[in-house]
Amino acid sequence: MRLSTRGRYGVKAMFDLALNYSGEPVPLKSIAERQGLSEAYLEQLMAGLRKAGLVKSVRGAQGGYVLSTSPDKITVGEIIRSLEGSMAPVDCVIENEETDCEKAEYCVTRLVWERIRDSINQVVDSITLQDMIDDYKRLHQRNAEKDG
Amino acid sequence: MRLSTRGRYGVKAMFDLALNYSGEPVPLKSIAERQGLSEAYLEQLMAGLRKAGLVKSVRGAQGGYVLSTSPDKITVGEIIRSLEGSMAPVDCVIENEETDCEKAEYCVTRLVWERIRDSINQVVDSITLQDMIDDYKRLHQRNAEKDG
DNA sequence: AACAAAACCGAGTAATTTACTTGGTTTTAA
DNA sequence: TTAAAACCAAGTAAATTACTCGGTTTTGTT
Repeated sequence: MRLSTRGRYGVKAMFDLALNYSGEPVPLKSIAERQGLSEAYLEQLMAGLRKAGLVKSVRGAQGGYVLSTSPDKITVGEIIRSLEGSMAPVDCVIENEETDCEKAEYCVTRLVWERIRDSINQVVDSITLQDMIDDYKRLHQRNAEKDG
Repeated sequence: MRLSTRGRYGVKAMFDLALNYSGEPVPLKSIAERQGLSEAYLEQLMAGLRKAGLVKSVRGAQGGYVLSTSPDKITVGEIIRSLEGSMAPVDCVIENEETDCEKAEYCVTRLVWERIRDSINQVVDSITLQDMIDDYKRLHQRNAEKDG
Protein backbone atom coordinates (compact mmCIF):
# COMPACT_ATOMS: atom_id res chain seq x y z
CA MET A 1 0.00 0.00 0.00
CA ARG A 2 2.86 2.41 -0.60
CA LEU A 3 2.50 5.53 -2.68
CA SER A 4 4.93 5.54 -5.59
CA THR A 5 7.49 8.28 -6.07
CA ARG A 6 5.08 9.93 -8.51
CA GLY A 7 2.66 10.83 -5.76
CA ARG A 8 5.35 11.62 -3.22
CA TYR A 9 7.45 13.83 -5.46
CA GLY A 10 4.33 15.39 -6.90
CA VAL A 11 3.16 16.59 -3.50
CA LYS A 12 6.63 17.89 -2.69
CA ALA A 13 6.86 19.76 -5.97
CA MET A 14 3.40 21.26 -5.56
CA PHE A 15 4.19 22.29 -2.01
CA ASP A 16 7.33 23.97 -3.32
CA LEU A 17 5.26 25.82 -5.92
CA ALA A 18 2.84 26.84 -3.17
CA LEU A 19 5.65 28.27 -1.03
CA ASN A 20 6.84 30.19 -4.07
CA TYR A 21 3.40 31.29 -5.20
CA SER A 22 3.87 34.86 -6.34
CA GLY A 23 2.69 35.05 -9.93
CA GLU A 24 6.21 34.50 -11.24
CA PRO A 25 6.79 31.13 -12.90
CA VAL A 26 9.14 28.81 -11.01
CA PRO A 27 11.59 26.82 -13.19
CA LEU A 28 11.79 23.07 -12.66
CA LYS A 29 15.49 23.26 -12.04
CA SER A 30 15.01 25.27 -8.87
CA ILE A 31 12.25 22.98 -7.60
CA ALA A 32 14.41 19.95 -8.27
CA GLU A 33 17.35 21.49 -6.44
CA ARG A 34 15.40 22.60 -3.38
CA GLN A 35 13.55 19.31 -3.06
CA GLY A 36 16.46 17.07 -4.02
CA LEU A 37 14.66 15.45 -6.95
CA SER A 38 15.66 14.59 -10.51
CA GLU A 39 14.71 17.38 -12.89
CA ALA A 40 14.04 15.06 -15.83
CA TYR A 41 11.78 12.87 -13.77
CA LEU A 42 9.92 15.84 -12.32
CA GLU A 43 9.26 16.94 -15.87
CA GLN A 44 7.09 13.87 -16.41
CA LEU A 45 5.18 14.53 -13.24
CA MET A 46 4.56 18.14 -14.16
CA ALA A 47 3.08 16.97 -17.46
CA GLY A 48 0.52 14.99 -15.46
CA LEU A 49 -0.24 17.90 -13.17
CA ARG A 50 -0.63 20.23 -16.13
CA LYS A 51 -3.03 17.87 -17.89
CA ALA A 52 -5.04 17.72 -14.68
CA GLY A 53 -5.18 21.51 -14.66
CA LEU A 54 -3.36 21.94 -11.36
CA VAL A 55 -0.45 23.93 -12.77
CA LYS A 56 0.14 26.23 -15.71
CA SER A 57 3.41 26.28 -17.58
CA VAL A 58 5.26 29.19 -19.14
CA ARG A 59 7.61 28.20 -21.92
CA GLY A 60 10.88 29.76 -22.97
CA ALA A 61 13.53 31.62 -21.00
CA GLN A 62 12.38 32.88 -17.58
CA GLY A 63 9.59 30.35 -17.87
CA GLY A 64 8.54 27.68 -15.43
CA TYR A 65 5.45 26.50 -13.61
CA VAL A 66 2.79 28.27 -11.55
CA LEU A 67 -0.10 26.88 -9.56
CA SER A 68 -3.28 27.27 -11.56
CA THR A 69 -5.10 28.66 -8.48
CA SER A 70 -4.29 29.69 -4.95
CA PRO A 71 -2.87 27.08 -2.55
CA ASP A 72 -6.07 26.95 -0.54
CA LYS A 73 -7.97 25.64 -3.55
CA ILE A 74 -5.67 22.72 -4.37
CA THR A 75 -5.85 19.54 -2.31
CA VAL A 76 -3.35 16.76 -1.77
CA GLY A 77 -6.03 14.40 -3.08
CA GLU A 78 -6.18 16.14 -6.45
CA ILE A 79 -2.41 16.03 -6.74
CA ILE A 80 -2.02 12.36 -5.86
CA ARG A 81 -4.95 11.19 -7.94
CA SER A 82 -3.74 13.08 -10.99
CA LEU A 83 -0.37 11.33 -10.76
CA GLU A 84 -1.26 7.89 -9.43
CA GLY A 85 -4.89 7.42 -10.36
CA SER A 86 -7.55 6.42 -7.87
CA MET A 87 -6.59 5.81 -4.24
CA ALA A 88 -8.74 2.67 -4.28
CA PRO A 89 -6.97 -0.21 -2.54
CA VAL A 90 -8.25 -2.66 -5.16
CA ASP A 91 -9.29 -2.20 -8.77
CA CYS A 92 -12.89 -3.27 -8.25
CA VAL A 93 -13.68 -0.14 -6.20
CA ILE A 94 -12.18 2.51 -8.46
CA GLU A 95 -14.59 5.44 -8.54
CA ASN A 96 -16.94 5.74 -11.56
CA GLU A 97 -15.68 2.57 -13.09
CA GLU A 98 -17.76 -0.48 -13.81
CA THR A 99 -16.37 -3.60 -12.23
CA ASP A 100 -16.41 -6.75 -14.32
CA CYS A 101 -17.02 -8.78 -11.19
CA GLU A 102 -20.57 -10.11 -11.30
CA LYS A 103 -20.43 -11.07 -7.63
CA ALA A 104 -19.96 -7.42 -6.69
CA GLU A 105 -23.42 -7.04 -5.24
CA TYR A 106 -22.89 -9.90 -2.85
CA CYS A 107 -19.26 -9.20 -2.09
CA VAL A 108 -18.36 -8.49 1.52
CA THR A 109 -14.68 -7.78 1.03
CA ARG A 110 -15.75 -5.13 -1.43
CA LEU A 111 -17.43 -3.25 1.39
CA VAL A 112 -14.13 -3.26 3.26
CA TRP A 113 -12.21 -1.90 0.27
CA GLU A 114 -14.80 0.82 -0.21
CA ARG A 115 -14.44 1.96 3.38
CA ILE A 116 -10.66 2.09 3.06
CA ARG A 117 -10.92 4.04 -0.20
CA ASP A 118 -13.40 6.51 1.24
CA SER A 119 -11.36 7.18 4.34
CA ILE A 120 -8.20 7.81 2.33
CA ASN A 121 -10.06 10.16 0.01
CA GLN A 122 -11.57 11.98 2.94
CA VAL A 123 -8.17 12.69 4.44
CA VAL A 124 -6.34 13.70 1.28
CA ASP A 125 -9.21 15.82 0.01
CA SER A 126 -9.30 17.69 3.31
CA ILE A 127 -5.67 18.82 3.13
CA THR A 128 -4.92 21.82 0.93
CA LEU A 129 -1.53 23.20 -0.01
CA GLN A 130 -2.37 26.17 2.21
CA ASP A 131 -2.79 23.79 5.15
CA MET A 132 0.68 22.48 4.42
CA ILE A 133 2.10 25.97 4.33
CA ASP A 134 0.49 26.71 7.68
CA ASP A 135 1.91 23.49 9.13
CA TYR A 136 5.28 24.39 7.70
CA LYS A 137 5.30 27.77 9.37
CA ARG A 138 4.20 26.31 12.70
CA LEU A 139 6.83 23.56 12.53
CA HIS A 140 9.65 25.93 11.75
CA GLN A 141 8.67 28.46 14.36
CA ARG A 142 8.39 25.78 17.02
CA ASN A 143 11.70 24.17 16.10
CA ALA A 144 13.44 27.51 15.91
CA GLU A 145 12.28 28.30 19.46
CA LYS A 146 13.30 24.89 20.76
CA ASP A 147 16.69 24.75 19.03
CA GLY A 148 17.66 28.36 19.27
CA MET B 1 -1.77 2.64 -3.52
CA ARG B 2 -3.19 -0.77 -4.34
CA LEU B 3 -3.17 -3.66 -1.93
CA SER B 4 -1.30 -6.65 -3.34
CA THR B 5 -2.97 -10.02 -3.77
CA ARG B 6 -1.43 -11.07 -0.44
CA GLY B 7 -3.65 -8.75 1.51
CA ARG B 8 -6.68 -9.29 -0.68
CA TYR B 9 -6.54 -13.05 -0.72
CA GLY B 10 -5.59 -13.10 2.94
CA VAL B 11 -8.74 -11.27 3.94
CA LYS B 12 -10.85 -13.53 1.73
CA ALA B 13 -9.27 -16.66 3.20
CA MET B 14 -9.72 -15.41 6.76
CA PHE B 15 -13.32 -14.50 6.06
CA ASP B 16 -13.85 -18.02 4.72
CA LEU B 17 -12.34 -19.45 7.91
CA ALA B 18 -14.61 -17.19 9.93
CA LEU B 19 -17.72 -18.42 8.10
CA ASN B 20 -16.56 -21.96 8.76
CA TYR B 21 -15.52 -21.37 12.35
CA SER B 22 -16.67 -24.47 14.21
CA GLY B 23 -13.62 -25.92 15.92
CA GLU B 24 -13.00 -28.28 13.01
CA PRO B 25 -9.92 -27.47 10.92
CA VAL B 26 -10.65 -26.32 7.38
CA PRO B 27 -8.30 -27.68 4.69
CA LEU B 28 -6.69 -25.19 2.32
CA LYS B 29 -8.07 -27.03 -0.66
CA SER B 30 -11.64 -26.21 0.28
CA ILE B 31 -10.86 -22.55 0.98
CA ALA B 32 -9.08 -22.28 -2.35
CA GLU B 33 -12.01 -23.82 -4.18
CA ARG B 34 -14.70 -21.71 -2.53
CA GLN B 35 -12.76 -18.48 -2.96
CA GLY B 36 -11.35 -19.27 -6.39
CA LEU B 37 -7.72 -18.93 -5.33
CA SER B 38 -4.57 -20.94 -5.98
CA GLU B 39 -3.99 -23.45 -3.21
CA ALA B 40 -0.18 -23.31 -3.48
CA TYR B 41 -0.19 -19.54 -3.25
CA LEU B 42 -2.61 -19.52 -0.33
CA GLU B 43 -0.22 -21.81 1.47
CA GLN B 44 2.36 -19.04 1.57
CA LEU B 45 -0.16 -16.60 2.91
CA MET B 46 -1.29 -18.99 5.63
CA ALA B 47 2.34 -19.30 6.75
CA GLY B 48 2.35 -15.55 7.34
CA LEU B 49 -0.96 -15.62 9.18
CA ARG B 50 0.24 -18.49 11.33
CA LYS B 51 3.45 -16.68 12.27
CA ALA B 52 1.34 -13.67 13.21
CA GLY B 53 -0.73 -15.92 15.46
CA LEU B 54 -4.00 -15.34 13.64
CA VAL B 55 -4.57 -18.97 12.66
CA LYS B 56 -3.57 -22.34 14.02
CA SER B 57 -2.75 -25.24 11.76
CA VAL B 58 -3.48 -28.94 12.21
CA ARG B 59 -1.16 -31.20 10.24
CA GLY B 60 -1.85 -34.58 8.71
CA ALA B 61 -5.03 -36.13 7.33
CA GLN B 62 -8.24 -34.31 8.29
CA GLY B 63 -6.04 -31.35 9.14
CA GLY B 64 -6.34 -27.77 8.02
CA TYR B 65 -6.53 -24.29 9.51
CA VAL B 66 -8.61 -22.74 12.29
CA LEU B 67 -8.86 -19.17 13.48
CA SER B 68 -6.82 -18.74 16.63
CA THR B 69 -9.69 -16.88 18.31
CA SER B 70 -13.29 -15.97 17.60
CA PRO B 71 -14.07 -13.81 14.56
CA ASP B 72 -14.97 -10.81 16.71
CA LYS B 73 -11.40 -10.64 18.03
CA ILE B 74 -9.62 -10.60 14.69
CA THR B 75 -9.47 -7.39 12.65
CA VAL B 76 -8.90 -6.77 8.98
CA GLY B 77 -5.98 -4.58 10.03
CA GLU B 78 -4.19 -7.45 11.74
CA ILE B 79 -4.67 -9.64 8.69
CA ILE B 80 -3.44 -7.12 6.15
CA ARG B 81 -0.50 -5.95 8.22
CA SER B 82 0.68 -9.50 8.85
CA LEU B 83 0.74 -10.17 5.11
CA GLU B 84 1.75 -6.81 3.65
CA GLY B 85 3.52 -5.07 6.50
CA SER B 86 2.61 -1.57 7.60
CA MET B 87 -0.17 0.32 5.84
CA ALA B 88 2.05 3.42 5.81
CA PRO B 89 1.86 5.19 2.43
CA VAL B 90 5.60 5.91 2.55
CA ASP B 91 8.48 4.16 4.32
CA CYS B 92 9.39 7.11 6.51
CA VAL B 93 6.19 6.80 8.55
CA ILE B 94 6.22 3.06 9.24
CA GLU B 95 5.16 2.56 12.85
CA ASN B 96 7.89 1.99 15.47
CA GLU B 97 10.64 2.37 12.95
CA GLU B 98 13.33 5.00 13.04
CA THR B 99 13.52 7.01 9.87
CA ASP B 100 16.96 7.78 8.51
CA CYS B 101 15.69 11.13 7.28
CA GLU B 102 17.26 13.83 9.43
CA LYS B 103 14.80 16.40 8.11
CA ALA B 104 11.91 14.43 9.61
CA GLU B 105 11.26 16.94 12.36
CA TYR B 106 10.83 19.75 9.89
CA CYS B 107 9.05 17.72 7.22
CA VAL B 108 5.55 18.83 6.24
CA THR B 109 4.79 16.09 3.76
CA ARG B 110 5.55 13.67 6.55
CA LEU B 111 2.56 15.05 8.45
CA VAL B 112 0.39 14.28 5.45
CA TRP B 113 1.64 10.70 5.21
CA GLU B 114 1.05 10.19 8.92
CA ARG B 115 -2.53 11.34 8.62
CA ILE B 116 -3.15 8.96 5.71
CA ARG B 117 -1.53 6.10 7.60
CA ASP B 118 -3.56 6.77 10.72
CA SER B 119 -6.85 6.97 8.91
CA ILE B 120 -6.24 3.71 7.06
CA ASN B 121 -5.29 1.98 10.31
CA GLN B 122 -8.34 3.36 12.03
CA VAL B 123 -10.65 1.89 9.41
CA VAL B 124 -9.05 -1.52 9.09
CA ASP B 125 -8.60 -1.94 12.82
CA SER B 126 -12.27 -1.18 13.38
CA ILE B 127 -13.50 -3.98 11.12
CA THR B 128 -13.55 -7.48 12.60
CA LEU B 129 -14.25 -10.75 10.82
CA GLN B 130 -17.51 -10.86 12.79
CA ASP B 131 -18.49 -7.52 11.25
CA MET B 132 -17.90 -9.04 7.85
CA ILE B 133 -20.05 -12.04 8.70
CA ASP B 134 -22.83 -9.69 9.81
CA ASP B 135 -22.53 -7.70 6.59
CA TYR B 136 -22.56 -10.93 4.62
CA LYS B 137 -25.78 -12.07 6.22
CA ARG B 138 -27.43 -8.69 5.68
CA LEU B 139 -26.31 -8.56 2.04
CA HIS B 140 -27.58 -12.03 1.26
CA GLN B 141 -30.87 -11.56 3.00
CA ARG B 142 -31.49 -8.27 1.21
CA ASN B 143 -30.50 -9.65 -2.18
CA ALA B 144 -32.57 -12.80 -1.67
CA GLU B 145 -35.63 -10.64 -0.93
CA LYS B 146 -35.01 -8.39 -3.91
CA ASP B 147 -34.22 -11.16 -6.42
CA GLY B 148 -36.60 -13.84 -5.19
C1' DA C 1 1.35 -51.32 8.38
C1' DA C 2 0.10 -48.84 4.31
C1' DC C 3 -2.15 -45.09 2.28
C1' DA C 4 -3.58 -40.73 1.39
C1' DA C 5 -4.62 -36.18 2.89
C1' DA C 6 -2.94 -32.55 4.46
C1' DA C 7 0.55 -28.89 6.18
C1' DC C 8 5.25 -27.29 5.55
C1' DC C 9 9.35 -25.55 3.01
C1' DG C 10 12.73 -23.43 -0.31
C1' DA C 11 13.65 -22.13 -4.66
C1' DG C 12 12.64 -20.62 -9.19
C1' DT C 13 10.45 -17.61 -12.75
C1' DA C 14 7.70 -14.91 -16.11
C1' DA C 15 5.46 -10.72 -16.30
C1' DT C 16 4.78 -6.30 -14.74
C1' DT C 17 5.84 -2.05 -12.65
C1' DT C 18 8.87 1.46 -11.08
C1' DA C 19 11.97 5.01 -11.29
C1' DC C 20 14.34 6.71 -13.75
C1' DT C 21 17.62 8.41 -18.06
C1' DT C 22 18.58 9.93 -22.83
C1' DG C 23 18.38 12.62 -26.64
C1' DG C 24 16.24 15.27 -28.74
C1' DT C 25 12.48 19.73 -30.36
C1' DT C 26 10.34 23.92 -29.59
C1' DT C 27 9.50 28.30 -27.45
C1' DT C 28 10.76 32.79 -25.85
C1' DA C 29 12.92 36.53 -22.89
C1' DA C 30 17.13 39.06 -22.79
C1' DT D 1 21.44 35.40 -31.45
C1' DT D 2 21.79 32.92 -27.48
C1' DA D 3 20.56 30.43 -23.66
C1' DA D 4 17.07 29.01 -20.57
C1' DA D 5 13.40 26.76 -20.22
C1' DA D 6 9.26 23.58 -21.29
C1' DC D 7 7.91 19.66 -24.06
C1' DC D 8 8.13 14.88 -25.90
C1' DA D 9 8.98 9.84 -26.95
C1' DA D 10 11.47 6.07 -26.13
C1' DG D 11 14.51 3.12 -23.68
C1' DT D 12 16.17 0.49 -19.57
C1' DA D 13 17.92 -1.59 -15.21
C1' DA D 14 16.18 -3.03 -11.01
C1' DA D 15 12.68 -4.40 -8.12
C1' DT D 16 8.37 -6.43 -7.15
C1' DT D 17 4.53 -9.42 -7.84
C1' DA D 18 2.12 -13.41 -8.25
C1' DC D 19 2.70 -17.18 -8.77
C1' DT D 20 4.47 -22.46 -9.65
C1' DC D 21 7.25 -26.68 -8.66
C1' DG D 22 9.08 -30.34 -6.35
C1' DG D 23 9.70 -31.98 -2.74
C1' DT D 24 9.38 -33.50 2.97
C1' DT D 25 6.81 -34.32 7.08
C1' DT D 26 2.86 -35.33 9.80
C1' DT D 27 -1.12 -37.92 11.00
C1' DG D 28 -5.92 -39.84 10.78
C1' DT D 29 -8.10 -43.77 8.43
C1' DT D 30 -8.45 -48.38 6.66
